[in-house]
Amino acid sequence: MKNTSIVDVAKLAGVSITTVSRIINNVSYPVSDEKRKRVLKAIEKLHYRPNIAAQHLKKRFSDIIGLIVRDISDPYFGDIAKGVTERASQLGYLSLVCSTGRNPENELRYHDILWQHRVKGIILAGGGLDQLDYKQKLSKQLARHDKYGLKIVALAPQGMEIPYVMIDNYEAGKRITEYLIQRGHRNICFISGPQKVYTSIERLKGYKDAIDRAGIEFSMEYVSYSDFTRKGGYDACKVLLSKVKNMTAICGANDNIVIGAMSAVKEQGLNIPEDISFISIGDLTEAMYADPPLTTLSIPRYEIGMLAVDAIVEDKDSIAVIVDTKIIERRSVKTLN
Amino acid sequence: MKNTSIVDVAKLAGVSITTVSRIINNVSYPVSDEKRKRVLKAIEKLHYRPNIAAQHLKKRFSDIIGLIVRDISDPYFGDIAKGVTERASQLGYLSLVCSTGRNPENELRYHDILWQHRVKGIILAGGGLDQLDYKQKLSKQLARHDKYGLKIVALAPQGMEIPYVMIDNYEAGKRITEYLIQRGHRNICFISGPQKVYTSIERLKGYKDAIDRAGIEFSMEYVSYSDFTRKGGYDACKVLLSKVKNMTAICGANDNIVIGAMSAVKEQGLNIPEDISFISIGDLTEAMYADPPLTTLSIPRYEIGMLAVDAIVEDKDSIAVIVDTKIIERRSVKTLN
DNA sequence: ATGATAATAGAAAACGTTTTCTATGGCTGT
DNA sequence: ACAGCCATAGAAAACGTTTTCTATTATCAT
Repeated sequence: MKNTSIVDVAKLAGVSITTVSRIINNVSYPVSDEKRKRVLKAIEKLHYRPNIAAQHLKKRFSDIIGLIVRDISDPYFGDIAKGVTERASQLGYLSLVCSTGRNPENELRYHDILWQHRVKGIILAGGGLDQLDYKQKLSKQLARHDKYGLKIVALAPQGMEIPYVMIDNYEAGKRITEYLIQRGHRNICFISGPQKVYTSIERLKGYKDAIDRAGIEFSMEYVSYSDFTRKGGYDACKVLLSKVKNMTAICGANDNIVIGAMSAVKEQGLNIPEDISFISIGDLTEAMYADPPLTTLSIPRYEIGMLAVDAIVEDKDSIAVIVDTKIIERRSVKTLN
Repeated sequence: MKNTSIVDVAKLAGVSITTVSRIINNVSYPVSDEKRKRVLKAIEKLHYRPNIAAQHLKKRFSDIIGLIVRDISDPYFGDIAKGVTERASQLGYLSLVCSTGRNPENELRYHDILWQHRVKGIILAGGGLDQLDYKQKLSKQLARHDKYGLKIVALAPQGMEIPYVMIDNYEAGKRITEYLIQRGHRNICFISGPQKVYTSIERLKGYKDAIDRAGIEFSMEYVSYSDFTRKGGYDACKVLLSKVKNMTAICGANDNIVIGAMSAVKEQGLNIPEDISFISIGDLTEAMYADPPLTTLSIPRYEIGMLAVDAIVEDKDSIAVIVDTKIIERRSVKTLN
């Protein structure tokens, strides 16, 4: 069955489509009360709703904001997506969520598709930005679309010169380390994310500086790399456990790492936090239900999602938003003497 | 800057826009190799991508599938969303995710907006279907849009006569109860969801039938209602604990209920599963990390998402898909003697 | 009265595609 | 040599809107 269009409404109300259009867009143009009433009644009766494709075509922009994430089933991105969809909705936008499944090619592809949809803007959290060849391709695509007014906001810009909304990763690494130092720890290890990923690098740098400032001797022996997963954390912790004898605490670059690392520690019959304290960055729901519940630096994901939308909708030319974090104290850190 | 359109391509290649259109849609229409090559080169050079709004307008349908969920940050829906977006993508569709924030009015609103976008279909998991007045309104909207070919698939149809993809809730309730019975339990309590919600009712019915069949006397004393949340499970369990003295196991209608209930039990100094066994329905990630890890009937959420997309894309007139579940054995159930 | 302005309304062009319809030249079979 | 067909191509209409431009009254100040 054919959809009802503005023509049907105009016919039923006995006016021109121009008048109908003016009424539904309630543009500042005088329309007699009588016609307005007739049109409104006709719309009601026909259950007319404007065809958005046609509106977009004419208006030259769409009310959609694209969000590209690594994995929408990951609660980390779920929270971000929630912030994005809710804020978008508040501002009269809709969000198109794309999940790359951790394949950067997909991020490129989705970016292209969203561009075809002429979306208002794209929020990038596909995590492909740390793949070098991909980064180049994306840069090109970005530059090209920029000319046509496509807005981009990255949630982990990996050092690229694009608008972003994120936490200060350096500060994050520094703060969790300082937290431990303040509680009497001196032999503090750090399990990082991948070596070449910007986020990891910054967090590790923060750790190192905190150690240095406290007058503790820094050693690469105390650092182990992982891939931000539980398994990675587990393995990295094993390495640490075998190399470092006197450690009293471990910083993990994210919650997953620490959850994995804790199971490695427990396997050895050690107690947390009595024998080894843990702190991480992220504050996923899992952190709360871990055993013991994790003390962690919370990243306001919901807020980041909202701010990213704001960044896209507001018409500023350059955006760099750093959001605040705070340490959530639970039971994985022991205060020494 | 103005977007490059099919006209620019046609001009550069020195052909008509008709020819360009035929090539990009590679429709079965003979085009000389030479022109095809020229056009392809022009497209490449201009980085031309068709304007999808225009395509939709002309083709009368969009390549978007709408998904309305209660809360996208809830991992339960995150998994569904993942299935939806990935399957949609495989089939050349894009998914528009809307999160109602548990407000049924929003479901109605999103439904309307998606309709305005003339999406291919809508997957309903907004959870508003159990609100009576809302259900009526939605029915009307559904009936209206149905005439225009909008496909709907519900993930919890609440007894409505619409296409659906879901588990057999009755069987689910029955199976978890039988699991307990097989392991020697006789005094089994059940913490249900809300009284008037279809899903709850079915699961409870399954429990009752399993009890009856085993020749165990059924009593409403053994049943307590909650609202599917942790807090609800906690409260309901308190009630049970005070009323029922000899219970050895509790079935929960979902994971959250059981996680809440377990904390109530632990508070009384009882051990799980030594003193009381627990089983639930859902198998969220949290179930795995609960203390102890939960034995639970897993709902294949990812698969449900995929099947829902299939249901929308395939052109059947009536759809009723029941997906399989299986019990994931962990450590919350004790086998008696 | 008269020209100017304001209020109201519709016709028509435009947005960027797809598709139907028409046109042309060459080939085929008789 | 001619009707019919095939391969190739473009013109133009259509999709459902918004917006610009033009037209008609009514009102107002002079």
